[in-house]
Amino acid sequence: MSELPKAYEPQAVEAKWYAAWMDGKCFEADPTSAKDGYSLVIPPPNVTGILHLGHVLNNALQDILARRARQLGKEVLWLPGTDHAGIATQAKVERELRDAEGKTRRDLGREEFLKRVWVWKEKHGGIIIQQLKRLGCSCDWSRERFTMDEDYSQWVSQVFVELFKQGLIHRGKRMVNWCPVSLTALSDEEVIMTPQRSKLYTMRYELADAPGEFIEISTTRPETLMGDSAVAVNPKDPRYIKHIGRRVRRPFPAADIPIIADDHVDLEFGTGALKITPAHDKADFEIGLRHGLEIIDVLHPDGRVHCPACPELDGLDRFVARKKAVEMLESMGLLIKVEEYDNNVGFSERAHVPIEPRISMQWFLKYPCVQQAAEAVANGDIKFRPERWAKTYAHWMENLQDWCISRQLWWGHQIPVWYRKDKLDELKSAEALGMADFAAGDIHVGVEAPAEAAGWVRDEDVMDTWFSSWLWPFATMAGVGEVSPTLRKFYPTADLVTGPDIIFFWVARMIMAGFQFAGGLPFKNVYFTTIIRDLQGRKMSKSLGNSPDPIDLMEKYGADGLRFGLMRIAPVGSDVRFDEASIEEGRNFANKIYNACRFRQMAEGGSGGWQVSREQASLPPYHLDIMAKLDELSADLERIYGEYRFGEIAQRLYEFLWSEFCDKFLEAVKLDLRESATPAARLATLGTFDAVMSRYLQLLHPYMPHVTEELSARMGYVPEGTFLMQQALPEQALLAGVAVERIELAQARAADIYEAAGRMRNLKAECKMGSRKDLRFVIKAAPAWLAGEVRVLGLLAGAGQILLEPGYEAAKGTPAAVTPAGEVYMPLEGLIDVEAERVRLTKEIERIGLEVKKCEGKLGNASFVERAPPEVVVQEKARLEEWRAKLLQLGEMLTALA
RNA sequence: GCGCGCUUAGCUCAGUGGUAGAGCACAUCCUUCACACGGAUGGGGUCGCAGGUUCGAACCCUGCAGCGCGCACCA
Repeated sequence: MSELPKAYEPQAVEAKWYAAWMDGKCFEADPTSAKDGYSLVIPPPNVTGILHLGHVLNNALQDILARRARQLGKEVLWLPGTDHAGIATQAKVERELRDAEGKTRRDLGREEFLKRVWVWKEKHGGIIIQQLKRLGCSCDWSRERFTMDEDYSQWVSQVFVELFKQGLIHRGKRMVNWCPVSLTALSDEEVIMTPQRSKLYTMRYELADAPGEFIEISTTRPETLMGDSAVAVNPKDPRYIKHIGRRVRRPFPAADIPIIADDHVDLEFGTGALKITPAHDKADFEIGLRHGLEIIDVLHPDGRVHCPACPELDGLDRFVARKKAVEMLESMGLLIKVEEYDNNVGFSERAHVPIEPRISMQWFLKYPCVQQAAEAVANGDIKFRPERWAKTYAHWMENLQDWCISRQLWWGHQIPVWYRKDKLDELKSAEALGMADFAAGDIHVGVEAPAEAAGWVRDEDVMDTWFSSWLWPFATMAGVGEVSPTLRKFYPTADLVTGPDIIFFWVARMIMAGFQFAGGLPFKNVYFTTIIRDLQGRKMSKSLGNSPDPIDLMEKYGADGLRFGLMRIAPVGSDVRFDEASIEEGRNFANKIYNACRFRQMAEGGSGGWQVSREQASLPPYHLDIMAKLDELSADLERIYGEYRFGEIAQRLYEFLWSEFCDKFLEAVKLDLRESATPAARLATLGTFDAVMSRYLQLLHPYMPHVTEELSARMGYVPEGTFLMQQALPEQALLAGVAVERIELAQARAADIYEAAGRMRNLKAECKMGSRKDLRFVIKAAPAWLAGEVRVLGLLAGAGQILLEPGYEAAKGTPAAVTPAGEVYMPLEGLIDVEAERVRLTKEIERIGLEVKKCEGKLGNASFVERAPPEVVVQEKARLEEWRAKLLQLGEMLTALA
């Protein structure tokens, strides 16, 4: 048996065991297994992604569930993979292309650019997978999927075609959220409303039929006024009733536009008159439709102004144009005022710039199976944890808008629609066309291209990434139309662990897709993780630089330390404030367990082989006590796992090992492990240690897989060639069959001893002799059973000697405590020179300008007379208090010794 | 505006009706043969505020305040 280092070194151990598990194919799921299936699918991280703490929390939780399920005898499939992340990945490769070669994707062309993305994906796409492995994730890597795998892509096309045939997908020109940087439409969910400090401009338009008379209008977007096709007022607004139906003069390009009445207009806001720009505002677009207004598009897709009739602005960026437009208004005398104004502006989730509402031709999906999906959560078939998210979900489901699924990108699943080329040429461009413009023979919607490929042109757009992600739970398990053994065994999945931020993006849509395409719900439980913030409460983000790299943390504290530390601070409901100190605690905890085992091995004296069987009837109370506590822990964990309270489980595991096993049990049995102990006592102690530790390591394993596997192997708790991770949890309690009364009696006595020892240490510390091991204690009125445990009590209390004297008469002032093990006294005769101590203290007090009065006789009544300035007294308050306490103690002793 | 959540020790958080808890930090002591990534002891909280229910409230109810989040937005 090799000498163990004093501190646990996780790095090599973790790598070793992960490799061993992989070699042993421990993570691979067997669909033909006779065991019950348990499955999870990973929320596929972006293929471009690198691991952040959110991933760590999320995947550690899944790993815990997977490992626990294996211990419960389930056949486990944790299915991993990555997401192609259309916008993010394309943007990354485009940036690289621009930086390295100064080219755009259009310079390369679609085919060549996509080749580059694939090359990039092969090169960098595996990073996050490697990082998950470093964390210890027990995914079945042999089944790793990618949302652009051949068979997965089949699913995406198939689903599009099917929904199209059902009439749920259609193409049309509508107001969408347009990202001027990514140059694509976005779904409503991809727009982040962000509070902005803006300016509210009030300007005036001249009435066409009454020169010199004006109507005042407030706007935040003067740069779009070229696109105004009306001014709207509320029909109930007395100020403007007289204007309704008249016309006003739009300043540039000059034109007369109507004043219309619409209920949408808020009387309270601004001047009560609203400029209507149907091409660049969602609400204005609606109003435009209601009144048949002209739609005047004055912006290029990239956000530059498009208005040849207004050369001063044409071609300017929208924000530059805003300033310019204001200057123009001012020079025309039409600008009334400019106010600071706080409002919310929609930002592109990926590109972080304000989106532009824009009318364009896009593909839209009317969601399927909405009713079923809503009910599944409402009636508990799918359980959300914490439950309150169900309300958020329900609210969204009730207010569903059509999903804009087309993206003007190249990286992604291309829309499986082809148009007849001659028809397209005839109509100039597909961009201008809606479904209605194509006769049935001119359009082909299918998984495969038209048989006669020549003469057809495919729709250039790709689908929203989430249009592939929503199929993840089943499209990863079987091909289109296939009922694979995996699907049969593992679908629906049991648990989904994900963040509440993608409840609409992903969770809700998966539920709908599950009903529509896989015959039912995709999972039974959804556990929503918390958001990890920094200590100031800010979200972790790259730009803030407040997001610690989990790999660095693992280098420093080990994967187990990181996992455990995070688990312990992750509350069920609210956000986590991340503190590296927690991770340090995780590492310290691993070290503590390691050292407990190290102690066991050292105590064994290298003799090898130990006796696990034990005669329970003759065991000391500490043994039965710790075993009972372990049994209690096992039972509690089973219950708490059922409640998905992962932080509490970590806390319970921590407390058991540290406070119960190490601080109490191990200290109490130390005597029995010494050379001087009887072989029987040694064997019994080793036996209890092993019985408890081997089970404990198993209970801890889902949280700290590596160190538990390492110690189980090192201690011989699992047969060579097998793994702790594959070992089923024992069905029987450790103390099964032992009479309850015996256990209770043992536990009561152990508790009494532990408490008495604590009181005795407390006495020592109060007398400033906390570290002395030679003190003599006298116990009066001790219970009869104490005699047998005096040695242990002495060890725990750090006593030199304990005398049981039923008739003991303590001198007055002797420190004493009432304990469950009797009245304990700590006689101080001969321990300190009381008089010398009194003189020393008095001198110290006088040195800072105070006089000790009434020192004679009872020093305990000593009081200070201030001769020093008050600020000195305040400064020295702490020391004075300490000395006062000492004098009090000395006074008691003096009296006692007299 | 609607909805949800949070507010307990210096910090991060447990605590769903019965004597306020943990870890960290702090103070004092201890390198004694598992562990200083450790041990011992200690100081520190009118549980956001105000009412109510109750024999009894950190906990249940109502209102208020502060913070955060989601949805919807008034240009």
